[in-house]
Amino acid sequence: MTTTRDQRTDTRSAETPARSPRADRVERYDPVATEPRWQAKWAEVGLHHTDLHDKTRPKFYLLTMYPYPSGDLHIGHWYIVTPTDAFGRFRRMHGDNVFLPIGFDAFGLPAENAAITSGVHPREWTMRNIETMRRQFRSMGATFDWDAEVVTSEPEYYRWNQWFFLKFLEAGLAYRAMAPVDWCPKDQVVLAREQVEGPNRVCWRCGTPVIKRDLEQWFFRLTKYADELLAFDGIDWPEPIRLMQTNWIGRSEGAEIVFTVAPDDHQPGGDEVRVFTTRPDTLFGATFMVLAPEHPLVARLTAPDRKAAVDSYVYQTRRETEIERLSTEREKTGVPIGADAINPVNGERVPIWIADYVLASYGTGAIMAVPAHDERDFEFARKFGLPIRRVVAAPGTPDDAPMDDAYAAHTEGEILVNSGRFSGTSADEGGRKIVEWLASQDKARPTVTYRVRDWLISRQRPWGTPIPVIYCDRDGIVPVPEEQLPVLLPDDFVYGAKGENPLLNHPEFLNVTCPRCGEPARRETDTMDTFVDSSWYWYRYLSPHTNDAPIDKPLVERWCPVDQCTGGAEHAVMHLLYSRFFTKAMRDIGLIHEDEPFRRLFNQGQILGSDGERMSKSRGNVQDPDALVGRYGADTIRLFLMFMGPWDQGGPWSPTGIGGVFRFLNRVWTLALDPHGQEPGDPASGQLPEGEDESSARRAIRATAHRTLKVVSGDYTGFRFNTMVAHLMELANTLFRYRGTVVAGDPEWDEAIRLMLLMLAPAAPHITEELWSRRLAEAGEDWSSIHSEEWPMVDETAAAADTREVPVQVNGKLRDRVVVPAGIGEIELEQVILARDRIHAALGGREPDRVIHASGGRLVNIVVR
RNA sequence: GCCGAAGUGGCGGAAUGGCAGACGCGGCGGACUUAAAAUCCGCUGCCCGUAAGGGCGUCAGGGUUCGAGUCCCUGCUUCGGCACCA
Repeated sequence: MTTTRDQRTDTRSAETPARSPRADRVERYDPVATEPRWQAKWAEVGLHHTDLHDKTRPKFYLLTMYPYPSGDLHIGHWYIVTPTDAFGRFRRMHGDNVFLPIGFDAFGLPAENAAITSGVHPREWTMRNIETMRRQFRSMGATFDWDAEVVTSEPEYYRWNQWFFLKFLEAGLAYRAMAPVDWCPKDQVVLAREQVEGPNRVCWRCGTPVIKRDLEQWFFRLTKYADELLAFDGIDWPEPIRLMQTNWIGRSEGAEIVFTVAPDDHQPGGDEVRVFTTRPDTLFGATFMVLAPEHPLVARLTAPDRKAAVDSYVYQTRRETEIERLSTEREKTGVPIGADAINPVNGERVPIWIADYVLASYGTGAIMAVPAHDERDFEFARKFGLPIRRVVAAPGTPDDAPMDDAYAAHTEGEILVNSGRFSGTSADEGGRKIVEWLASQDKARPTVTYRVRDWLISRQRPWGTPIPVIYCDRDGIVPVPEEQLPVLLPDDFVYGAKGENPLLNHPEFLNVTCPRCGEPARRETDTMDTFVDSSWYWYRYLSPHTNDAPIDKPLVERWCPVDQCTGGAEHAVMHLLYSRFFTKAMRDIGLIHEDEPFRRLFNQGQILGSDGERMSKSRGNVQDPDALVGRYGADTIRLFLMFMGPWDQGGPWSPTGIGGVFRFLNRVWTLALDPHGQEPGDPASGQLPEGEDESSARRAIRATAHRTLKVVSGDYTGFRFNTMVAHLMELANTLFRYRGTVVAGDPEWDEAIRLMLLMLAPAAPHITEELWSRRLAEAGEDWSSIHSEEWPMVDETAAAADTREVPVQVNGKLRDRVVVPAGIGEIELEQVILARDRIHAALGGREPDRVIHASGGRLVNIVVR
C-alpha cells in the first residue's frame, strides 16, 4: 500500500495524544476504542432487528445487492453499503420500520478456482470467507438485520431454486433444447447471452473470448416476457438502465415474408423460405436472398455442382471464432447455393446465397437482400456483382439515379419507385399495403422480433444448484419429484485434471434409479447459473428458514416490492433483467402478486483502484479497509466515501483527503465536549465575529442550524451524500466561530449541537452515539440510542434571515452587492441600488433601460444601452 | 457505426436559467511552541495593477436570453452499453 504524507501525519494525530498543557481536560476522539463498544451495544439491544410483523409503523424495504463472498471486504463494498445504511438510519429516524438485510451470493466459480489451486473444498472456502466478511460488515457499523441472512449455497436456500425449476417446467417456463451456445474455454462452462461481453465477445467473469458449441441445455423462457419487460410501469428506475434493457431486448417490428423456392433441374421447388424484414416497403428491390450458413434448408437446396463450395464455406464459418465472424470491419463473404427463390411481389427469380453476415439465431435466419436500401446488402452486392435496384426515392431523385451507397435512411416525402402498382405511394404506406396484399395470399404477416434470447441456465460446474432432473433410457427426461428435494450437492467431489465437471465422476451422485420406472438412470450433473440464486433472494430474506415453501406469502405480500434497491449498473442486463423475469414468473405460477421486484432503483458508481482499473486481487489494486478503520475508525471511512463525490459516479480510489474528514469529526467532538475551550491555538479570547452582538450571534447560530437541517434532509432524501457532508462541515465551521465566546454553551448553541449530532447520526453512527450518550449522562438521563431519536423539525422562523445580500449586475456583469432588510420591496430596493457609488460609476451617466428583479429577488440586473 | 452519460481551479468536486469554483485536499502566510507535529485563524481560478480596481474564465465554435456551467445547434475528447440483429 502506498502511504502518502498526509496519511502519515494523520496517523500521528490519531495515535499520539495531544501534547498540550491541558490535554487532560477534554478527552481525545478515539474511534478505534469506542466504535466496537457501540457495535456490541447495538447488537445487544437489537437495534437493527426488524420486527416484520410490526403494523404500527410504515414498512420500508431497503435492499443492497448482496455480495459474492470473495474473501475480504474491500473499499468498494464500503462504498456500496455505507450510504445505503445511512439512508436506512435516516428513514428509521423518520419513523419507518426499515428492513435492511444482507446475505451472500455463495455459489460460483471463484470458490472452485480456489479449490482447484489449493485443494480446499469450495464450501469450506466460501464459509470461511463469509465468516470474515460478517465480521468486517459489523465493523462498518451497518444496520443489517443478521437474523434475515441468506446464504445461497445452503440446501435450505438452493432447494427452492430446484423447486422453482420444477414449477417453471410445469408451467412451460423451463425447457431443454439443443442450441449453439457460448462456451468459455477457460472456465469450461457455457454462458447466457447476457454474460458475453463487448466487441470481442468475452466471458463476463474471466475475459476469455468465448467460442460457439452445439449443446443441449436448459433454458428459462425469458422471451415470453419480452414485451412486459419493456414496460417499466410503476417503477422508478434510472433512465440509462431502462434504456440498456430496452436495447437489449431489442424489439423490432416488421413482417415475415414467404419466398418460395423455384423448381430447377435438381429439385422440384416449393420449399418455403421465410424471411424477416423491417422494410417490407423495399420488397420490389430484393434482388437476391441470403440464408445463414446453418439454415436447415441449405443442405437440401444446394445444387450438386455447388455442394463442394457450399460445404467448404459452411465448414469454414463454423471454425471461425465469433470475433472473426461478427467483425463489422471484415469484408463480406458468401457463396451461391445454386438455387433460386421467387420474389412473391413480382414473381422474379432471385438467387439464394449463404453468407455468415446472416445470423441463424435472429429472426428466421434468412433475409431478403435489398442492396439499394441496406448497407450490408449493398456491400455484398457490390462485391459479388449482384443487381442493385432502387425502389425508394427521396423527392426529386430520378428513379434510376446511380447509387454510391445504400439509401437506408428515411427522408420526408420519399416514395416507392420501380414497385409495380405500389410505385408513387409513400414508403410508409406502401410497406403496409404490400404486407396486407401478401397477407391476403398467406405470403406475409406482420411480425415482431426480439434480439433477446431465452436465458440459458445450465452450467457445467459442480459448485451450484443441481438441476433436479434425471435422464432415464426408458422415460427420457424425468423431473425429480418435489418430495425428493433437495437434490443435495455432495460434499466430497474432487476436481480432475481436464477441467470437466467432477460430478460426472461421482457415482453416488450420478447413478440413480428412475423415479418413474425404477430402472437405473443418470442424474443431470449441470448446475444452475448463479444468477438464478440472485433472482429472488430478497423474497427469501423475509423468511430465510421457512421449510415448507420458498417464501412466506403474507410477509411478501406486506413487504414487497422492495422500496429502494441500490446496486451497480454493471448488472443492468444480467441480474436486473433476470430478477424482473423471475418476479413475473413467480407471479404466473401463483406465488406472488407483484409485477416488479424493485420499486426504486439507484445505481451507485464503482470504486476503482488507484490505477483507474477495476479493483481485483489479480491486479493487486485492492484497498483493504481494515487498515484504514484501524487508523481512522469506521465513521471517518464512511463519511469520506460519501464525501468523495456523487454516489452514482464512483471513481478511482485515493485516500488523499481522508484527513480532512477525520479533522471534521474531531471538530464535531470538540464542539460537543468543549464549547468554551481556550487551549493553545484556540481563538484569541471570546471575541464575537465582527459586527455581531450577543443576540444577533444567538440568532445566527439558530438560523445556521435550522437552514442546515433543511438542506441536509433534502440531501439524504435525494441521495446527495457528498453535499450532506459538506453542509454539516459548514455548520461545524460556523459553530467554531462562536466557540469560546459568551454565547457558546447557551441554549441556542446547545440546540445547534443537538441538531448537528442528529443530522450526522445516520452517516457517522458511532461518534454521534458516543457524544449523545455523554450528553444524556451529563443531563442525568438514562441512555437511549441517538438512532432511535426522531428526525428534528425545521423551525422556519429561526431559519429565516432578517437581512439579505443582493448581487447587482449592470448588463449582466456583477458590479455591486447590497445588504438590505429581508422584506424590502422592489421599488425601495431599486432606490437603494441606484444610490450606490459603484452603480453610478458602472452606469456612467446612462439611464437604466430596464431593471430586472430575478426570481425571488435573488439578484438585480440593470440593463442600459 | 448506433445508443447513453460526462467534460468546471494543481486535485476530488459544488452551483431550481440569476454572485462560477460551496465543502474538502494540496499550497502559502500567521498564532501557539525552545522547536516540530497536532490544533486554531487567514489567503489561495488565471492575467494586469503596490493598491483601489479592471480584464479573462466552466472542452471548442455558433445561437436563444436582460442574464447560460446550466437551454438549443455543430464539432472534439473521455467513459459506459450495443454492434453485420435484417
